[in-house]
Amino acid sequence: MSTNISTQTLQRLPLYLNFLKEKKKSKAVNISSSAIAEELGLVDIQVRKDLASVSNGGKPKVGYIIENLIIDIKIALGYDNTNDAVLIGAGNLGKALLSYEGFSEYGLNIVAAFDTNAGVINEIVNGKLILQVDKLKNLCQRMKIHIGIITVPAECAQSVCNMLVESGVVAIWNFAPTHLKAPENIMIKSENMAASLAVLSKHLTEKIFSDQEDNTDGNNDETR
Amino acid sequence: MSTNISTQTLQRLPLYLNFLKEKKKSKAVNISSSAIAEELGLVDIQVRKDLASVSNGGKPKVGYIIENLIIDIKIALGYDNTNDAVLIGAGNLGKALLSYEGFSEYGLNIVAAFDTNAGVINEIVNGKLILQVDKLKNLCQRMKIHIGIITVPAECAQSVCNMLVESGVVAIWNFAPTHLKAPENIMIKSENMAASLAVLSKHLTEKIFSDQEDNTDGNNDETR
DNA sequence: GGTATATCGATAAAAGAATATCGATATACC
DNA sequence: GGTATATCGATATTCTTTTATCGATATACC
Repeated sequence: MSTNISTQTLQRLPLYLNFLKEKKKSKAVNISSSAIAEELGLVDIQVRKDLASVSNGGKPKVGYIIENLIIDIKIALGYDNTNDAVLIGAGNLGKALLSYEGFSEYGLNIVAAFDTNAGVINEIVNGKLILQVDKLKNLCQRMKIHIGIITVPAECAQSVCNMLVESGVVAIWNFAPTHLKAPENIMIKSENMAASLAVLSKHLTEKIFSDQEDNTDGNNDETR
Repeated sequence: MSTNISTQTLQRLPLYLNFLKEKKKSKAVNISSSAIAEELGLVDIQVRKDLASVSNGGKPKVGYIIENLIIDIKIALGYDNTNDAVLIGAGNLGKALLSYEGFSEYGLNIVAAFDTNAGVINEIVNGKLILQVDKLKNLCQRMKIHIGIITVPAECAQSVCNMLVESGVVAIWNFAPTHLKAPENIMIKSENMAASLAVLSKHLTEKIFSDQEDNTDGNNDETR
C-alpha cells in the first residue's frame, strides 16, 4: 500500500472497482488476481501490482477480500468525498452527461448546466437546471465550484475555458474536440475522441491487411 | 519517416493535425517544432520525434511546411480511406455522436443508427436513419461494416457487443461504462470516462491539498 | 561568397511501465 | 499436526516512452 499511484494504474482502478462491484452482487467473497486478470483481459502480475498500490494485500491461497478491496479502491480514487461541478453546453452530449446517474458513484456532482441557447434555458434535465451562461461566474464563486465540464462546440470551447478559469474553477474536463490553453495551475483533461479513433482505425487497418495476407499465403499470426 | 508509430505518438497525431489546420487557415506556411510544442503544451523534442515517424522532415532554419505535414499526418492516420460504421443506442450520447460533423474528417462515416426504443425508430438525425436493432446484422453483413459504436446503457452493452461480433464487425468503440468481452481478434476501444475522472480528481485533490499547504507554511511548489 | 545561427535529426541517457522470476506463507487436505 | 499447493509480494529484467546532448545543415545576413 503505497501513497504513490502511477497514472496508468490510476486509470485502471475504476475498471477493477466496477468489476468487483459486479462480483460482490453475485455473492462472491474472495477473488484471486488471476481471476480478475482473466475477466478483464489483463495479466495477473499487473493486477497484483496495481492492487498493491491501493490495498494492503491479499492472502496466499485465498486472494483478496472483495469487500475490502472495493473500499480501498474507493478511498484511493477519492470517491468518498464529493466534488461539485458545472457543465457548459446543454446540447445532446451535455444532456447525456447530465442524465448519467453513474457520476455520483465517482464522487462527481453536477450542480447546474449552462448554455446560451434561449431554447433550453430553464429546462430541467435529470433534476438539473439549465441556466443562462452569464450566471456562470457568480454561481461558481458562490458555491466554490472546482470542476467545469465543457460540452460546447470546438469554436466556443476556449472562451468557455477562460470563463471557467476566471470563475475560480481549477479542473476542466473538456469534451470539445480542440486543444485548450489555460494557466499552468489549471488541470485540463481532454476527452480525446480523435485519439481513440486513431488507435481504433490503425488496428483496423492492420487487421484487414493481415486478414488479406491470411487469405493469400495462409499466414495465421495475430496482429495485436 | 518510419513505418512503426508508437501508440503514444499515434494518439498525439490528431492533436497536431488539428493545430496545423488552424495554422493553415491563418495563412502560415512554415512552423518550427518549438512553436508547435509551445502552443500545445508539449516540448520541442517530443514534437520532432513524433513528426519524424510520419513525415520526412523539416528543414533547418525554416521548420516544417505546414501543408505537407498535414498531408503526411492524414496518411499516417488513414484519414484518406473512409471506414463505415454503425451506431447502436440513439439516446442523447448516441445522437450527439450522430450529429457530430467532424468524424468525416477522421475518415469515419456512420451509415445508420439502431435502437430498441420504438419512440426513436425511423427518426432521422443528421441525415442518418435510426432503425430497429433486429435489422443490425443484416445491414452490417450486406454493407460489410467493420466498425460498431456502442452508446447503450451499461446493462445492454455486452449483448450489443455480441451482436456486433456476430454481424462481422471487427472494431468496437465502446462508450458504455463497462468492460466488454469479445474474441481475441476483435479490437475494443472503450471510452473510459471513469478513468479520466480518476485522473482529474486525483489532480484536484493534490492541488487543493497543496494550496492549503501554501496557506499554512508558505510553501509555493507546484503540484503537477 | 563567407559566416553566424536557427532548427533539425541521430544517438544516448533517464524515467516510467509492463512482465518475469522466485521465494514466502496461509490455507486446505490428508 | 504435517505437507502440498495456491496465491501473494519483493526484486529483477525487459520494453516503451520521454528527455537530453550534440553534431549537421540550410538559410539569412553581411
